[in-house]
Amino acid sequence: MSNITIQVLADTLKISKSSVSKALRDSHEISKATKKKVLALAAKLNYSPNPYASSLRKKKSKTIAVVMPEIADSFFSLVINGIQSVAEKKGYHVLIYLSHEKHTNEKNILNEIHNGRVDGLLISISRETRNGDHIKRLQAAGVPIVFFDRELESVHTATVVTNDLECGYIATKLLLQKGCKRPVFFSHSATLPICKKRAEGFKLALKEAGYKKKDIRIIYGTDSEKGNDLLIKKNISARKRPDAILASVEKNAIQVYIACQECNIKIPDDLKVLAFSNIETASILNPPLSTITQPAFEMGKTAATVLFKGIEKKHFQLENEKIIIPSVLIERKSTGN
Amino acid sequence: MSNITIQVLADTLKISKSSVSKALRDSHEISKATKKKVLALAAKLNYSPNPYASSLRKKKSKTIAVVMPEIADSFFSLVINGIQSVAEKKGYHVLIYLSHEKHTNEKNILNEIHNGRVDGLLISISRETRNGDHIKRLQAAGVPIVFFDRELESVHTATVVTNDLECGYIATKLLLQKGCKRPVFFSHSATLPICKKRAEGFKLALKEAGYKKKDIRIIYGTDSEKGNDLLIKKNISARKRPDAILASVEKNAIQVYIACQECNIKIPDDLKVLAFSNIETASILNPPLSTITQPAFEMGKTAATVLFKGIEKKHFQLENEKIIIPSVLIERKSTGN
DNA sequence: ATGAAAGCGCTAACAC
DNA sequence: GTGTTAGCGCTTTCAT
Repeated sequence: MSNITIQVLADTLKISKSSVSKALRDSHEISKATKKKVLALAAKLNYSPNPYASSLRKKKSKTIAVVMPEIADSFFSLVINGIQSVAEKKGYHVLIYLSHEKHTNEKNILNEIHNGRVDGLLISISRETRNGDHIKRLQAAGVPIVFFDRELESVHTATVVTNDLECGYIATKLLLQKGCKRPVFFSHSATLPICKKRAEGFKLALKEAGYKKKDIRIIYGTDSEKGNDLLIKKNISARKRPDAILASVEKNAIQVYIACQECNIKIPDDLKVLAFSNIETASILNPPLSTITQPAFEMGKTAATVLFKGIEKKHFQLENEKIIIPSVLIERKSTGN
Repeated sequence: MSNITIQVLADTLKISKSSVSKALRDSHEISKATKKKVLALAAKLNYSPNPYASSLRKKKSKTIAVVMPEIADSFFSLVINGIQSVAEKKGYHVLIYLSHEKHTNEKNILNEIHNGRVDGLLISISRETRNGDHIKRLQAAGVPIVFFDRELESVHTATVVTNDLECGYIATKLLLQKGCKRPVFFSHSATLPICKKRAEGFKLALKEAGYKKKDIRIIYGTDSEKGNDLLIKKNISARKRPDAILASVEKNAIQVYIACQECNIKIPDDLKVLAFSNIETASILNPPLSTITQPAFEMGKTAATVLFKGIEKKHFQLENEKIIIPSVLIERKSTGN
């Protein structure tokens, strides 16, 4: 750590600390000459202000936190790109935390940042999270919060999501139109709003098509990969097996493909597959995967932009910001011709 | 931000600030009774110490920075998982910065963190970076640094890499063994050590097989996606087109697949493809992609572990740590049967 | 076992 | 236009 401080600059220039401080921030109450001297010396000595001293004094950290379930996932890594693109412009630093889909992890993380460490929080909740007390506590401490993708409806603040219900609906319509009779929805979680909404769209389309409640099938994924693999295999090779799967998250789609490969089930002939996914390789999979592609980068960018409004403008009402950015359905071979 | 401080605790308990501070850190010079009182009140008021006040005083930020070229890439996102897994255990926070493969970005980022913001740095350099002055400056300021994957040989510090040369060699041997006559190496960069080493392995295998220098072909990728696509298409459809491509990074492999699809070139019959990649969908691509899979998670974990040794032990010699974790070649259909 | 006091590096209010 | 001073919240001697 550089040990050259404002005091050092002041001493060598034989002026006061505060003049140096003001000069560095280009205050209008400092003469051109002094500013020049100060800036020159600062550059020469490679001076850089101690951010924590400044944070302590100004009660501003110039840092935001991003809390998400995981990072090895196209959607989330693209979101980070979006977030970084605006944080960088604002001169903010980005702390990243992963909940690994665990509610307790998420709680512990939030407990670590409600003490001034960050000026704001972007969060996509874990699949387990149903209770929002940990988030409300942070909010009560005055930290602006924006949900992206996975919100918690009981916490009133800004959200940036996509049109999940509608996409569940049009996705299912596509499957029906392709001649599927027994589609299932593979849900990542029974409680996550995104999954519930996608499921609602799924149900709606089937109801409209005359399906009875008992014939509308939803499978809920487990939290172990192994468990999921087994669950999928069991389902796709059952006697009354589905002829289409709508996967609620990217990872599930990959699992389905692998399971089909192992069980020797042909996509799309035996099983049509459609997935909510941002996976880069969708078009070169075997067969190319039809996807509902979320505007991941855009969502990250928008969420960050809204957050900064909340950070900068004291009386900006975050809870009124409910932004929906639509996804797009891209038809490829996995849903047939 | 919570406005309850040590002073508040002290006042309500009618004891001194310093006793509270000591009690909170379980100092042996505080009585059991006092500790209990303090802890109870702290819990009740949901007290959490201001990290920046503490950082300022202790000159320790409990934060590390990770600087990498990009994040929407399986390798890098898995590395982050590895890093986070150890940072979390150590109670450290992780700031993430992306250079987007630009040397100037990287320089600007490092300039932002040489002032005590972080206790250590994990970095994988941008494809453009050749000069390490920005890194040396940080090092001179006393910040422990560990390179992962992409090192800069002119900077003497710990590195965690994989066996790139060897992998380039065995990858090429495989292609030759599969009957390829005109393999090319598609390099992400002419200067990155990882690419240079992979290229060396490639050259070595070809030399051993009797190839003359002029018949050893290496293509250097451009920094625009469009440019790369064009370059690939031009190459794979040229008159003297290659019969195998060894792609130096994941992104290039995907580009090759897409180009082949568009140019109607059949993998592996017309062109065999082998890639340095951690892509999750390798086995379900069309055709399944043979890969040299890097130990990404392990590399992140190891790099972080080494970094913490450097942070914790004052006289730990980082520059002596040169760790090589081997990759594995996984043969799939893209290299033939 | 507890407390008083100094100070980490910076900013901001208030002199001059 | 420049300087003095207090203090952000915490830790750490050093007294008591």
